[in-house]
Amino acid sequence: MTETSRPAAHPLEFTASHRELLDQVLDKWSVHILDELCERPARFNELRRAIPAVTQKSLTATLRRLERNGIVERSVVRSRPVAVEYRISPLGKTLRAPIDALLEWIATHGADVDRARGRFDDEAEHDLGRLGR
Amino acid sequence: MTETSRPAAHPLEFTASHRELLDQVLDKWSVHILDELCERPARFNELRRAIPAVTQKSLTATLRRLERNGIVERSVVRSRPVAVEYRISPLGKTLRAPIDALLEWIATHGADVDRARGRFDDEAEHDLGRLGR
DNA sequence: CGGGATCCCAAGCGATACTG
DNA sequence: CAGTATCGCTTGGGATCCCG
Repeated sequence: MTETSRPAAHPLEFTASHRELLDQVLDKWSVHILDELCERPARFNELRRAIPAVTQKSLTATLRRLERNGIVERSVVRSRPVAVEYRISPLGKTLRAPIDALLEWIATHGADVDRARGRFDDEAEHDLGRLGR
Repeated sequence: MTETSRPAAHPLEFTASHRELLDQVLDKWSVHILDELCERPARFNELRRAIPAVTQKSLTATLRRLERNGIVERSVVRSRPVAVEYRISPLGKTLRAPIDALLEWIATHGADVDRARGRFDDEAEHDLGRLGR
């Protein structure tokens, strides 16, 4: 009677708010930014240079989102001209481990995925041929 | 001289193909599907019932994508009517650990994120008030 | 049962121009 | 330097109808 209907499923359920959080934290640029900020704090244009592909709009949006979620901290130094520094928060640091786990999975299994894709696409093309081109 | 320009960055670089793979494996429905298939193989309409929010189109698309990437395997039992079974592949099983790491991060730190959002939104509203409504 | 084919919309993002 | 504002495209995904 330690478990009810589910066969000891797995520990966690995956709800809509989980998905939302994942989307915000693993979106197109978050990982890049976290990469940079984990090594050192950086200013806005430093990040732009470090991640050349990001547009300023997306960089702003992603930083705001990460700041809102408590993952990065923004501090304004009122000098001339203004200096704004972004750094990773304590909460943000706890995100490294799970993200790195993901990246390591890609590093070790990415080649397997590539091979699987090759097989899949070959078979698809082959099946297409069988059906008269 | 054990390190060059980068300050021993971190082990992995995050390229476009990494991003693509992440998108395919962590997309809106993949996690749900993997959750289900990790516990037991399932048929198409079983998955639909297990994940009521998914549309048939998205379920088909996601399963195809996961199959192409070698994460799930599809087998057709030619009976009357046809029976199609999806199950997780060995490669797919290796994905559990990193994904669970992510889900556990959410489980343990999700509340922190919520509080951070509350603070951020409050400050935003407050700052808005200071600027004349 | 297990899909395929269409239509459509909102969100994400890039490109570009402007600002305190 | 560190953004904001607009425009427009591309995509993911929902809704719906149809099929072997």
